Amino acid sequence: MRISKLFGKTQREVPAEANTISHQLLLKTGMIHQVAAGVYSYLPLAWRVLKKIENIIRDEMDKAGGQELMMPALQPLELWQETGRDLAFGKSLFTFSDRRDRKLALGPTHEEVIAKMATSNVQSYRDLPLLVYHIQTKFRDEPRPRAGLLRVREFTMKDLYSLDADEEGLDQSYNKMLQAYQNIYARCGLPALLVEADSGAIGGKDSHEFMVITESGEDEIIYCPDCKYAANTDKAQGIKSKVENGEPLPIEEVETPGMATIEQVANFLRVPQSHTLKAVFYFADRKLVFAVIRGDIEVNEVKLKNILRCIELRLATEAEVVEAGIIAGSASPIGITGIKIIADDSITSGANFVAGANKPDTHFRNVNYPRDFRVDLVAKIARARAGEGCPKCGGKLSSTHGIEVGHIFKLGTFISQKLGAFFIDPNGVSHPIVMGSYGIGLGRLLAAIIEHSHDDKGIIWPISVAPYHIYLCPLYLENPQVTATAENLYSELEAQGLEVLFDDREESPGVKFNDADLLGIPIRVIISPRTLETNSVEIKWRSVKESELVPLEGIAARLKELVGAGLSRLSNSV
RNA sequence: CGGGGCGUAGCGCAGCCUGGUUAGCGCGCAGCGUUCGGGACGCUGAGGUCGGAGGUUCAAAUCCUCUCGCCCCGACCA
Repeated sequence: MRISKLFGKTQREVPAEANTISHQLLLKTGMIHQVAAGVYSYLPLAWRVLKKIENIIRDEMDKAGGQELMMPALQPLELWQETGRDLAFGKSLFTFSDRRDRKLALGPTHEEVIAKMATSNVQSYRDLPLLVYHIQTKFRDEPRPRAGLLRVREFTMKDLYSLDADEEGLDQSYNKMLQAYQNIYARCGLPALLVEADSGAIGGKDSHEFMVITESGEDEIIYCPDCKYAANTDKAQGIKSKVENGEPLPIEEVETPGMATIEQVANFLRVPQSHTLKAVFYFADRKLVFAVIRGDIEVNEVKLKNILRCIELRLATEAEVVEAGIIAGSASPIGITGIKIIADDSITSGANFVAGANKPDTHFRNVNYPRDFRVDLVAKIARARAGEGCPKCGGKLSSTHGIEVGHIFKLGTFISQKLGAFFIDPNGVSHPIVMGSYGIGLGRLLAAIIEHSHDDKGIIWPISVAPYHIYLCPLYLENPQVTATAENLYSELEAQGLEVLFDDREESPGVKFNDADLLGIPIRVIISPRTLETNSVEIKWRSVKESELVPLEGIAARLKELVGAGLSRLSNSV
């Protein structure tokens, strides 16, 4: 490809509001163009990268025994109502009506469609197991799209569904996919960390995410440096320290004028926040719920939502709390009735806590569970934090941020039961198909590669996904020998099947070097009067500082060798 | 949904508070010339419904109302 003809120009400046690296570089290279909030066009360079990622994914899916098919983006809303997931997705589901006033949805995922299809294509245990997948556009009306391609409303996703007869089969399918995913990231030159994840209210026993560790990641990961434990903070279970506060003492009322927050109360009474209990009020599917947790720990709403098995969970407003007859600032479970009370197990981690007295400006000292109050349920609803104990080895947990580049779920039979996807076992007994679901967002993967592989000059593409292998860069095109050599080499390389981006522009060396670095093509080949003096060209890898002069004689074969070696290095790393 | 901000040439921005010639600047773009191994320079030139609608005024990019879009933080997000 000649740069002079390439659709998509590099920019010198990018909008100030683009503040993640991948977003900036994608704009600066001219690879993407925003059409609406969270909706982008991919220009030719980006599209080539996306296609390469797609082919790597397809290859690994096929190797794992996957069958590719294609399901529509357009789906009847009815299908979603049958599983009830229209409510679970809520406003993230794009819906509209057709000319006959039938409700339609743009598919955010395809479990329903595949399960429905299974009803007519899977009837016997002999039909199982199955791994079927497609690479299709997904639509999700995200509350807040952001960071370029990292969170968008329309994106391409590879989603594979496993259909099995039983849990053992599901485990096998899951492990196959887990391995295939690791191969994909390795081939994309991306170190992806496997972390335990929350599978949501829909259930299923296991779920893992693949995370690329980077500052700009939206997800917080809790991990143990001593063992392999790593989990999304929505899932992570840290072991909380015990609070040493003596033997239970008699409960005692104290005045705490004007003290409403935990911080204020703790300071006023001169106790650490870990010696207090706090009350947090939520609305779970329009019902008030009272959460109790140790004062120094936060409630994790995902965990609470899962415990409550509710669809919508939000903090109650102060007005709603007051209206329910609760004394905000001095609320506690002591003596409260008529409200569902969920407690974090941290309330059992010590003794003699300070808690609200349900009386204005008053708290209790020496509150002890279960002596002084009852709750409906004690559960683990705390947000895990760095510094807590590792649940696997007891070591000290750390935290970091990451980009979710893949998510795999053991779904179980929830969807197949709702949609009537059953099969007959060898004994003639009917069972719901056991499902798993495995997704990778291609655009996000592309952005994650940039987040992980760049420097202050631009992108550094791993050769397996680079839009082109070679940046052919002649300097001083007005020199006929340079032009002739470059044109000949360009034809020869293309004839060899190498992917060449030919910088045929009459620009100064500085401009060309900067664009070459910005675009991040793995191998840069310079032809100039200087190199031609010794009948050679200069070869430089984007990822290394030094360049070398290589004789012009046999250069095409030499480059082909280099590209081949680079490619096989990545594919052998799986 | 709450908070903050922005919309002026292909891109990045100034002008707005305090209304007043022909709406500026840089980059990019076109032509000519001189340069050029890490984003050169000179000259000439093209390019604008100032997001949209309504209003105030002799006069609106500028003030007012409404509206649309976009960004950032948070909430939220299988």
